[in-house]
Amino acid sequence: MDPAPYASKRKAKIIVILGPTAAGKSALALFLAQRFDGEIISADALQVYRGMDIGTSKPTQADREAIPHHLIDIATPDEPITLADWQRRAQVALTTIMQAGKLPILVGGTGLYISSILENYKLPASKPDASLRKALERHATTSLYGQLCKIDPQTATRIDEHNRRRLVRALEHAITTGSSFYENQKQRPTEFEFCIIGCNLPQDQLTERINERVIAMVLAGLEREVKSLVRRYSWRAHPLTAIGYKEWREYLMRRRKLAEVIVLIQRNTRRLAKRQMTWFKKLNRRHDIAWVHATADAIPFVRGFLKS
RNA sequence: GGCACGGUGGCCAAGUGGUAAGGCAUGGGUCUGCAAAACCCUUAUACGCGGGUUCGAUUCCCGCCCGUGCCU
Repeated sequence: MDPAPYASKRKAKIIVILGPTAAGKSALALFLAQRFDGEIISADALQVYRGMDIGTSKPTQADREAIPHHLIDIATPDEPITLADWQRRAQVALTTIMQAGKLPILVGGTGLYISSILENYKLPASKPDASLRKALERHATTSLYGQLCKIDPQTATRIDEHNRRRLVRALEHAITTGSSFYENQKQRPTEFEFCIIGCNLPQDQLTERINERVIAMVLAGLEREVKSLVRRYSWRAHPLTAIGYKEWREYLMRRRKLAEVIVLIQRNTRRLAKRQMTWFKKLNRRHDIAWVHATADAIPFVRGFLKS
């Protein structure tokens, strides 16, 4: 077999670009892809959905024609993509790209998704069970926690006991498999070598970019996009709870003004950026992340990584 | 100019004669099949200024300044 240039000898090499929203990840990825003959995999929980373009700052058609982008537009908003789906497809995309002799560049702001590749999560075997979840969700939070203490005490000691969603998932696993949820969370040694680039800006600059970007989205027709998604899928479609979408709900019922929508999206986006950074800081405790402000700063890291 | 109401931490806003709730914003954190989701924790030389009454005033009284509304 003819080894692809980046897949030869040792572990296969992957570039990872992470960072808060609006910091400039996509542009950096595009630049590096062009420079180092790469292809891009989007690690973004919402860019996977068709029709959610403006609100997710999806790469433009032109960019996508210039450089192949994977895991964008792979589903409609009424067929949710889960972590497991995404991880599976990302792994396929990675090998496809490497077999083509290209450099995979994983880019995104969804920390969980990135971690699932970086740390090679082996997800617990239990699949989501809609009817079980529905039944569990009828219980009070304390009761859910009580149940978990009984059937899976090990997980109960570590879980956030107020977080119903996590409680339901843990119970779902314990009930359907009879084994401990926590015990089934596995990380395996990864078969890849990563060059992790953190893309961020000083906080005041990031805030400014977020604010500007939200206004640009509105000018680009975000309201129209939201309306057409709602018409097609209704507000029940879970992806529409995303920032940039959910804020329009009250507006469309005439209970919120446009100016309020904008301020809300800006604020929620700011918070998102903070939470994203929390995740990345945690990741940074276990991995080296080269933090850069400017595109050019990333080049030496990548070059050194590819040579080593 | 007159009358009325108001001036409490970055913003909004309770409240009491014995130094002050809460919300928002901010900051930190959690996270293995909904993750742009769902959660947890959290800072603070805050009572417009000056005087008076009082053991003690943010709270009562007087004056001033500022804001808002109404009137002339």
